[in-house]
Amino acid sequence: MAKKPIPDIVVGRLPQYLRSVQRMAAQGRVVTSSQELGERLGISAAQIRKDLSQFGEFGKQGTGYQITFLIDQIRHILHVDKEWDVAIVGAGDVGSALARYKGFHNRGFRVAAIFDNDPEKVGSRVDSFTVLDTSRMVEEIRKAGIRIAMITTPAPAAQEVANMLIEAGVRAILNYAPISLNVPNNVRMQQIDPSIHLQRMTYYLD
Amino acid sequence: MAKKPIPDIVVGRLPQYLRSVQRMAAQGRVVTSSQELGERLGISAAQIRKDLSQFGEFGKQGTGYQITFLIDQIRHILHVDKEWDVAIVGAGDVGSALARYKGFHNRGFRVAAIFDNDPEKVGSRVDSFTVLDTSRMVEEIRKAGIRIAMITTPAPAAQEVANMLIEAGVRAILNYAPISLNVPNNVRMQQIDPSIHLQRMTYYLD
DNA sequence: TAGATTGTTAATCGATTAACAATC
DNA sequence: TAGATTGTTAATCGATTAACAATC
Repeated sequence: MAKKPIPDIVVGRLPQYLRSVQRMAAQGRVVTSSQELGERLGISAAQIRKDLSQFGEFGKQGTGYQITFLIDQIRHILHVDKEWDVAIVGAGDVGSALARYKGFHNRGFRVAAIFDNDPEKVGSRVDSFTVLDTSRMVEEIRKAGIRIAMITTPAPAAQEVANMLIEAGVRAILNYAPISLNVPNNVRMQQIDPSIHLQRMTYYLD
Repeated sequence: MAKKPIPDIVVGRLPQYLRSVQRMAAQGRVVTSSQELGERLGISAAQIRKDLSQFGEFGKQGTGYQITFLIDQIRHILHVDKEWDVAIVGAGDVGSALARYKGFHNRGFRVAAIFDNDPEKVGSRVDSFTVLDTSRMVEEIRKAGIRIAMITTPAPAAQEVANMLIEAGVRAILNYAPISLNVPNNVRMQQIDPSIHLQRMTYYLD
């Protein structure tokens, strides 16, 4: 009898919980409660308790949750108690900004390589990285054992890039190209398209 | 008797539908079906029909949906049948990449101004924009009637910036700072944090 | 007409909330 | 002990899917 899988919507909230308690820790806080976390995140306290209880008993009645302990537990659950190498494909403005981004530090990720197919860009420097040619991408990613990639190419190239990445062994793709990618079931994909996020909000504006 | 409001989760799918049919239109396609759209987006055909039918009868039995007509309808529903001015706060790598981003074109948005509080950056150029001082932000945004902003400041500054934006009349915020913002009910907020998106996927990686 | 596909209803499935005993 | 807060159950709420009459 297999254990019931955790709903993806619950998995999706864990990174928010983690970010919030890490922020509390940075401010020297020691314990928190489902109520406090809920207020910070706009989520009900009951939901937070239920989500966390799917993975274990992390709190104490009457007291709440020990922040450092909760951080360790969530990092472990999300597999970010290690640093993952991440490849960036596309050395334009967005790819370069991601290569320089300081926000991956302590969150479980490290940019490992950046690729582009433009001969003008290949060999140039972005932050501490030398831009590599996309023609070598499958080989390099496979050799380095990279499992995570971010696509920042123009939309028309994105699907082919995704196919190459998957062939190379990548199993999680964060797609900044404004196009819906098709990936097999054993590959995770998330999309970031600022226009889509904005359009979701303009519905509510007059 | 008030009409039932559209669930936000339905609103959230409309921009995806729009992007997909706009892509089809760019390829010269004339009609599509809920089935085809569903396959492209990984959403069931029944769901797409149900979502669209909340707003009107946009299709024809036996035929499907006229692409140009569907585009017009969704653009109208989402209020992107006009161009919204958008302010950017934070002229770092991410803010600059957004200022230069070509992907807002034809999606309903136009960057109108970029602000920073760093004297080194104020007055400098980013794309065709001159970076303005944050101290003038409330005044400038109010004067220009800007209703939408993107925050790309460091996390510690983001909440205060959000408060200022709201005071200035902004009602939709796309937040790139890695911190959970609290905004009143009459303000929409969306968060983009690449680490959070990545962490949501590493759960599934070994 | 025959085939295809919509819009919609009812059934199913899943997620959220309320409530409270347990217990720190 | 008294007060606070968890973990969990049952109830509620909401979203998705299946199915099909309507109709192009």
